[in-house]
Amino acid sequence: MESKAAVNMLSALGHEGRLAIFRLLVRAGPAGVAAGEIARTLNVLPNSLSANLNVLSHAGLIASRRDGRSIIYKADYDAMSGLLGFLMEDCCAGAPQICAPLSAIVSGGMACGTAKA
Amino acid sequence: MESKAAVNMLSALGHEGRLAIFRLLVRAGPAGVAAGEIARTLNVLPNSLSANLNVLSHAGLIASRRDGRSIIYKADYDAMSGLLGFLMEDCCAGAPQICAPLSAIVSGGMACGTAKA
DNA sequence: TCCATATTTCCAATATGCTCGAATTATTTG
DNA sequence: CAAATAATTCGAGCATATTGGAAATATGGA
Repeated sequence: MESKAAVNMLSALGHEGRLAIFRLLVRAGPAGVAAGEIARTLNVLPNSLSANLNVLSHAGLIASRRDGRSIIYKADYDAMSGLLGFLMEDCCAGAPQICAPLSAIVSGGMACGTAKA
Repeated sequence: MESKAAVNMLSALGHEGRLAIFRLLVRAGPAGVAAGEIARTLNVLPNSLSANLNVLSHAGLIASRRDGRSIIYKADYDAMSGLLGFLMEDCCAGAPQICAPLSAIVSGGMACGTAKA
């Protein structure tokens, strides 16, 4: 991942509303969630939601498809994985003590879903 | 980690200059780097650097100490680890396929430092 | 075709963030 | 104390982001 792409993703996620949207989509899984349902769940105006979905989409963090009248959004897992990997590159190179706790979270015998940083 | 703290960190890192600063500090390790040396290395004005160091500091991503005339900045590894863990919480809960590749990067027999996302 | 639903686009007001020069504070050295 | 170095703070100008109302587009159904 290039630094510029990482900056775009980080700045897209550095916004309370957008982070909430993205987390919702990640939790929802590959099936995704319709824009209207996101708006109802998070209690935001549809036009604000649309603008924020656009930012996340341009950053490459989410993708969309039309289904009837609705537009379904879903998280782009490769992008998310790429971003996390990019952030870990540095710490692994300079400071393995960052990676160590993550090893424990992500694979050190802990079940996925019990991770509490 | 609270969502608000994560937003602050993400928005702090969502800026090309600040991401470069942070990456430099993480690579530098626990010893840290003096502000002046950061400015020379990254070729930025000292007052802009100071403003950006302040943002990173307020986000909790870096810490500073005075050493003579210089002020030494270093990455806060716990904060970084906490942020990465926070981002992984969701993916583990909703989409284990994000965590899987990270497992490989961070601990799946790969040496730290060879991670390329 | 007409209407309701779903979402986006447009627009203007407001707010926030960024950059850079100049002045200020803190520290060491002569 | 005066001068030099290191870094921060201040302030103005400019750019970008955010918000919310209103209008426009797209789809499905009567």
